[in-house]
Amino acid sequence: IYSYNNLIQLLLRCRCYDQAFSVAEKMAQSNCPPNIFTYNFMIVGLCKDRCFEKAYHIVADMEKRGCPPNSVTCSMMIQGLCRDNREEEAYEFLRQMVSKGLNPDVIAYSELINGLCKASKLCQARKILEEMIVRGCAPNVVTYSILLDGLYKGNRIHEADELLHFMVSQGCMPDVVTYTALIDCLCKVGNADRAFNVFEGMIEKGCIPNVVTYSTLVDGFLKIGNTKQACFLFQKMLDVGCMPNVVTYTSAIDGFCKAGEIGLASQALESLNQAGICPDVITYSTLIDFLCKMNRTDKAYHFFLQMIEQGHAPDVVTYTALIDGFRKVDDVDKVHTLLQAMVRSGCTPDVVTYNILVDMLCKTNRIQQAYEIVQDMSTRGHFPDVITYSTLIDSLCKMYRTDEARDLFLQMMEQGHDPD
RNA sequence: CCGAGAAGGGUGCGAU
Repeated sequence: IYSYNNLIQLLLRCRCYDQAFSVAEKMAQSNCPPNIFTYNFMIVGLCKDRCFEKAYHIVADMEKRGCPPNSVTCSMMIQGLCRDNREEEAYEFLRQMVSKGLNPDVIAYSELINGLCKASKLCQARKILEEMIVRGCAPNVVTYSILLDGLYKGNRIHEADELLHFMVSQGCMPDVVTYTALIDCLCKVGNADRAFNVFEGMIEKGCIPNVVTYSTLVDGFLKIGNTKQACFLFQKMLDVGCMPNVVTYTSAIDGFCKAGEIGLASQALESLNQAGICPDVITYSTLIDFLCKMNRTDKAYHFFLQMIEQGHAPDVVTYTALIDGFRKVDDVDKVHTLLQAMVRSGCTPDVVTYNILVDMLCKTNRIQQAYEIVQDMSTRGHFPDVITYSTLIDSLCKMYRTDEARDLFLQMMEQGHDPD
C-alpha cells in the first residue's frame, strides 16, 4: 500500500491524473485496496487543478467502497473550493459531511473560516465560528488568528479586540502569528509606533518574533518614512539571529527607494545578493518601478530583460510598472510593444494597466479613445474603478467639459463607487 | 504515508 500510495502521489504531482486513476483502479481490483490516504492524495491533487467534479466523484466513491471520507478529506475539499472562490459550495460540502455523520475537525472549520475571511465575508465567517462551538469543536489559536486577521484587514478593529479578549478568556493564548497580524494591522493604518509597542509586549510575554514579524515592522516604519527605526529593526533582527529573507530585503529596498535613500537601497540590494538570496518577481518589479519613476526606463528595461534571463516570469505588475514608465517619457511605441508582449506571455492587463492607458489618452487629448478603452475593459471583465473615473473627470474638467464630468461622477456613484 | 493562520511591488487628483 505504501508503494502504491507513493506512486499515486508522484503521478499526481506530474498531473498524470489518468495514470493515477488507473493505478487506483488496479488497487481496487487487487488484494491491496486503496485506503483513506490513497483517496486523500487524489483529492488534494484534483483540487489543486480545480477538478472538483472528479474530486466529488471520488468522495462519493469512497462512501460506496466502504472507506468513508474523514476530516482530512473534508478540509482539503473546503480548501480547494475556497481557493477557487467557491465558499458557498465549501460550506454546503461541510454541511453535507455533517449530515452524513462526519464531524469536521478544527482544521476543516478553520479552512472554511479562512476562505470566507479572504473573500471579505466576515459575518459569515463569524457564524461558522459559532457553529463549530455549538457542534462541540473548540476553535484553536489558528482559528482565532484567521478571524482576527480578517477583521483587522476589514478595519473592524473593535470587533477584533473583543474577539481577542474572548479567545484569551477561553484559555487560548495568542502566538507569534496572532501578534504579527495585529502588528501588520497597526502598520497598515500608519501607526508603526503602536505596532512597535505590541512587538515589545509580545517579547515580554515570552513570544519570540520571527522573520515575518520583523519584516512587517520594517515595512511599517518605512511606509511612514521612519528610515531610522526601520534600520534599527533590521539590525536588531540580525543581532538576535533572525535572518532577513527576500521579503524583508524587498520591503527595505522599496522603502529606501521611496524615501530617496538610494545609498541604503543599494546597500540592501547588495546584502541580498551577498546573503545568496534570489531576488524574486516582486524584487525585480520594485527595482523596475523605482527606475521608471526616475525616468531611467533604459535601466528598468535592462532589469526586465535580466529577470527573464534569470528565469523569473514578469507578471502584470512588472509589465504595468514598465508601461507606466515608458508612457511618462512619451515612448508610445514601447508602450504598445510591451502591451503586446504582455498579452503574448499570457499576462492579462488588469484595471491598473487600463487606467494607465486611459490616463495616457486623456493627457494627449484623446478622450474619445479613452472612453473606448473603458468600454473595452468592461467587456473583458475589468470594471472601471474610482481611479478610472477620476482620471476621466479630471481631464474633462481641465477641458471645461464639466457637464460630461458631472455625468461621469453620477455614473460612478450609480456603480457603487464612493468618491474619494 | 495526507489537511489550516501573519509580512514585500504597479495607476488618477492636489498649493505657489
